[in-house]
Amino acid sequence: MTSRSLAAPSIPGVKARLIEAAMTIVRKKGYAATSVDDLCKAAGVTKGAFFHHFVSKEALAVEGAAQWTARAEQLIFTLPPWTRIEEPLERLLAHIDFRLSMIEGPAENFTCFVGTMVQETYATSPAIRTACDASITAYAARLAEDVQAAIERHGIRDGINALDLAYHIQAVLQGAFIMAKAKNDPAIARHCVTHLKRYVQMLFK
Amino acid sequence: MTSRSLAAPSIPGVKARLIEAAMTIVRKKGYAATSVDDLCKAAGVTKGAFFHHFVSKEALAVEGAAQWTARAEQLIFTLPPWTRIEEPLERLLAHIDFRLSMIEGPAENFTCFVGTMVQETYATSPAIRTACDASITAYAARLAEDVQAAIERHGIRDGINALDLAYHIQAVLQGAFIMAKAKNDPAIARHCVTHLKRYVQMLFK
DNA sequence: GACAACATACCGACCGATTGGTATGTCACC
DNA sequence: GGTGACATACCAATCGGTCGGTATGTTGTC
Repeated sequence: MTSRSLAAPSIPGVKARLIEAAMTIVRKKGYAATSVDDLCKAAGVTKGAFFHHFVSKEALAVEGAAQWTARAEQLIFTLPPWTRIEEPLERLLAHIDFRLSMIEGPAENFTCFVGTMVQETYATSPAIRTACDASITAYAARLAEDVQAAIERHGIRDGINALDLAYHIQAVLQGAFIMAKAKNDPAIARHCVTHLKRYVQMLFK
Repeated sequence: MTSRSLAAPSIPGVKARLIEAAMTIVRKKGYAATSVDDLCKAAGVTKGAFFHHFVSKEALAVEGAAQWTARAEQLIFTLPPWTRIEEPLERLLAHIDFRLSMIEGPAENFTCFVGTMVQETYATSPAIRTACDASITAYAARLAEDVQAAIERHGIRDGINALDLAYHIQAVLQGAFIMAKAKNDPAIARHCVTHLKRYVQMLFK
C-alpha cells in the first residue's frame, strides 16, 4: 500500500531543483524567455526528467507560484525575529523595514517571482495568472492581519481598509522592483519603500 | 503578381503601424512572447517590410520606447485641459486623478509599455533597458517640475525631494498595474492610486 | 526468501512548429 | 535608371513536447 518511500530520488529532489532554477531564471529573464532547456541545464537535469515531473512548462510555473507562497510565509512572516513584536504597528513597520533591507544586489535576487510572471501571462495563461493571484492574495491577507491589529490599537484615517492597504503595500513593492530594473540600481527602489513607510506612519498618527 | 499597395509611404506609415501594434501586443503578452509575425499580422504588413524598417525586433522595441515617451508627453502633460491649472498642487493632484481615470477596461489599454518591457529585458538587452529607463526618467523629470512648484508654494515634510517623489508616483502606478493584471480587475489598481493621492495630499498639509 | 509483476525515475534522440532574420525580386516614383 | 518601399521564399536555430527505452526499486504470492 502506502508505506511508500520514494523509489529512486537519486539526488535530492529533481523537482525542487527545477523549481529553484525557475525562481532565479524567470526573475531574471521573464517567463517566456526562459526555455525548458535553460531550466534543465541550470538544474542539472535532462529534458526527460523535466517532463516526467511536470506535464508542461506551464505546470512548473503554477507549482512554482504555490511554492513561492509557502516560501514567503516562512521567510517573511514566520522566521524573522521581529515577527514576534507584540505592538502591531511596530511589527508592521518592522515588516516594511525588512522588505526594504532585502532590496540589494542584482534584481533577480530580491524581485518577485509571481509578480514577474503575471505581467507576461495574465492574458495568455489563466492557470498561471490564477496561481500568481493566489500567491499575492495570500500575502496580502496575511499582512492585512497585522494592519487590522494596528488599526484596532491606534485607529486610522477615515475610509481606510486593512486589506486595501495591504494590497497597496504589495503594489509599491512591485512598482519599486520595476524602477530598480529600469535603472539597474536598487537604490531607487529603496527610496520608494521609504515613501511607503512614511505613508503608513502618517496614516496612523 | 502583387495586388500591391503604394510604394511611397503607404497609407499611414507602415513603421507607425508596427510600433502601434507593438504597444498593444507587448502590453498584453509581454515582449518575448510577442513574435515578429504577430506584429506583422496585426499591422497588416509583411515580414520583408518589417525588416526593411527595423534592423531587428530589439530595434523596434527601442524605437517604440522612444515614441512611448513622446506619446506620454502629449497625452498626459500637454493635451489635457487640467495641465493649464495654475495652482501647482492642484495641478499635481489633477495629474493623479487623470492617471486614476485611465485605469479602466482591459489591462493592455492602460498599462505601461516600457514598464512591461523592462521587466523582461533589463538583464538580457541593455539597449531596451536603456530606452525604457530613458522613458521613465523623462516622465519623472517632467512630473518633478510640478512637484517642485508645489513644494515651493506650499512647503513639504522634511527630507522629501521632488524627483524622488516623482519616481515614487511612477512606481505606485507600475505596481498598481501588476495588481490589476493579477486580479484581472482594474478596481484594485484604482484603490492603490487612491492611496497614492492621499499620501501626496498629506505630505503637503 | 525467491520470483514474477509492476511502478517510479530518468535518459536522450527525435518531432513538427515556430522563431528571428536573410536573400532576392518587383515596382512605383523621382 | 537609380532608389526607396515593399513582397515572397526561404533558412538555421530553437522551441515545447513526445516517445521508446533502461535501471532500480517495491510488492504480492507461494
